[in-house]
Amino acid sequence: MTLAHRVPELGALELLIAVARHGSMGGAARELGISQPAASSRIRSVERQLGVSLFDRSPSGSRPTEAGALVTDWARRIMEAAEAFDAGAQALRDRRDSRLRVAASMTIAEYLLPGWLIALRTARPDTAVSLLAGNSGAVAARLLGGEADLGFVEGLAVPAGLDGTVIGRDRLVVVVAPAHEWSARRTALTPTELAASPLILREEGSGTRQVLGAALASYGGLAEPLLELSSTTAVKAAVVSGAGPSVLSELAVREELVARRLLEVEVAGIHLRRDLRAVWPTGHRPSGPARELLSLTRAAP
Amino acid sequence: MTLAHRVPELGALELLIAVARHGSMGGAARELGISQPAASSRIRSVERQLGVSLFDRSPSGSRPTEAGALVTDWARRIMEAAEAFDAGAQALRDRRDSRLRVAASMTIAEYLLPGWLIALRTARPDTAVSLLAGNSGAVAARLLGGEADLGFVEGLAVPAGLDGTVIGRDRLVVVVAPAHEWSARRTALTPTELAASPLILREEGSGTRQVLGAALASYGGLAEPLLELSSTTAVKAAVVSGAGPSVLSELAVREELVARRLLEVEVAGIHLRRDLRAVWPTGHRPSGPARELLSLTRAAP
DNA sequence: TGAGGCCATAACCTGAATGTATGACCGATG
DNA sequence: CATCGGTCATACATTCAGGTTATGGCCTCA
Repeated sequence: MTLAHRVPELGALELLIAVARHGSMGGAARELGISQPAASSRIRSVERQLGVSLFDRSPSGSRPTEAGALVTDWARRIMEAAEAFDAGAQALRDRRDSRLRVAASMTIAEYLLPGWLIALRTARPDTAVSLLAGNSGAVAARLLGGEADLGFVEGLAVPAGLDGTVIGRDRLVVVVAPAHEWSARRTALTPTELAASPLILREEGSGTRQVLGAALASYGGLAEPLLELSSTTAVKAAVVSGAGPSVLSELAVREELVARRLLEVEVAGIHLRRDLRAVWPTGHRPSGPARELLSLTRAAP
Repeated sequence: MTLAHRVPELGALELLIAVARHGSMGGAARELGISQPAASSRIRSVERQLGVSLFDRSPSGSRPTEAGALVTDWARRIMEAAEAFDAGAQALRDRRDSRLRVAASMTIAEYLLPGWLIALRTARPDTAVSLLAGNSGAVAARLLGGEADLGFVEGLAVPAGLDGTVIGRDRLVVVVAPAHEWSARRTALTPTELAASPLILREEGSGTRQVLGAALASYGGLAEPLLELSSTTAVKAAVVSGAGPSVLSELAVREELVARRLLEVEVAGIHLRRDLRAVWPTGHRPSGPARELLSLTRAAP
């Protein structure tokens, strides 16, 4: 039985949340534009599926049970991810007729941009954003070719012909599964040890890999990878399953570190930071929606 | 049109990810136990829905387009949340016939436990876990009554009759929407200012609210709340929409802070930390699965 | 040149989700 | 005390997305 069969559909989760917020099934049904019996039946089917009763029904409304409150909170997390998906997808869809065209490197497009787009949507609901993802070179090319209004890159320097501003920092962290021997170390890893260790990495050309290679260049350079995988999440999955250590963006492993599914291993005497920058063609200071988006990405005071 | 209509169903996302991982639709179909045409048609319908083509088909397989790679990464985030949902739901379902019974406070049950359960499931796939959520008092009662084997509480002290160990720390942070005046402050907030400001909070009795009240007791105590909402996510939504400031667990707002949908406001001279503890009845040191789960929650070296 | 991958199309089937219609319950209100 | 307005549950017909099997075209590789 696959995961999708054990978790209710997104529509059901949305309904669940609406019922919890509304305190009534009929109210939630009206909000979502479906009939009351449809809502009632769908909630019931969720309860059947989960084997837990989620709401105490009464003629005066429906209140979440203890389990129901918990389940709706977990459901909200799924819907938040869905919201990010939607924001990103909408930007991809609007490739043609858009007013704000953003070009971003993969890590930023993957982990940060969807959140910014959600924020932008609440601030400027009518701004259509389009998104192009690629490496730093591609971002620069899009900007210089007039195909994008604002770019985001992670890297050591601003590409030629562009101006930019640092909007944040990304730290690369060495991560292992809890069962890995490194998790029991009481001393920090040395750069030499790290350089000599086969790692699970993304394919050649990924920004992470370049930064890592540069940082370890004077310690013997990067060892031959243990595994080369095509997406960050595939790398994470491999690490979690115990295949070996990896070095990944802190952005990418935040959740896993909190949940302790991955553990960070300290490295001594080496800087694995890189700046995240917003960039634009020299002279073309961002204005309008681009300026708005830029301001959303700035760090808090 | 609601969000659920713009985002593909979980089954479709799962398929999407499987195709990307497999490099072939037929292969993904076999993995998920459906027929190849079904997979093909479902992917096509996702592409129609999003208005973006996701895979380059060829007689030698299907490779993600640039947009496809991005979309599958976003999809993976949704599926991760779904996995956490599933882990939690399974624990709720197994209330009766379970071997490891966990009692946890709301914040931990909501934000941390699902991740631990995922990790536990990979380490001990056959351990059925049940979950009871409640406040610290309820957790203590369950443990002392023999209805739970291991507890997790956030709070200032270990409840009487229990032993425990600190497994982490939770910091309470003052958060506002980017448009809020506090986000432009160049100086830290004073505790007196914070105490005098009406906040958006969860209902009376929440652990967060107690800790906050205690920390501000000597500064005039907590002002009357601006809004009282029933779930952390409802509070977050209200803050994001600009209703006012709130004080929330760092765990709860991590994502929003990264995405800059919420901004943290520094507070001077006040400790808004609380320990997260695993607890058990005095004398009953955790053993077996409880010990395993406990070890998963311990901090990295 | 044949075998074995791959994907697409066609025709059909099933089941989940929805809508309409209806009834039972509770609480506030006159 | 009867009524009205809100709640949720049940019954039944309908629709449609997603599933199946069967088949064909295309490419690669031995």
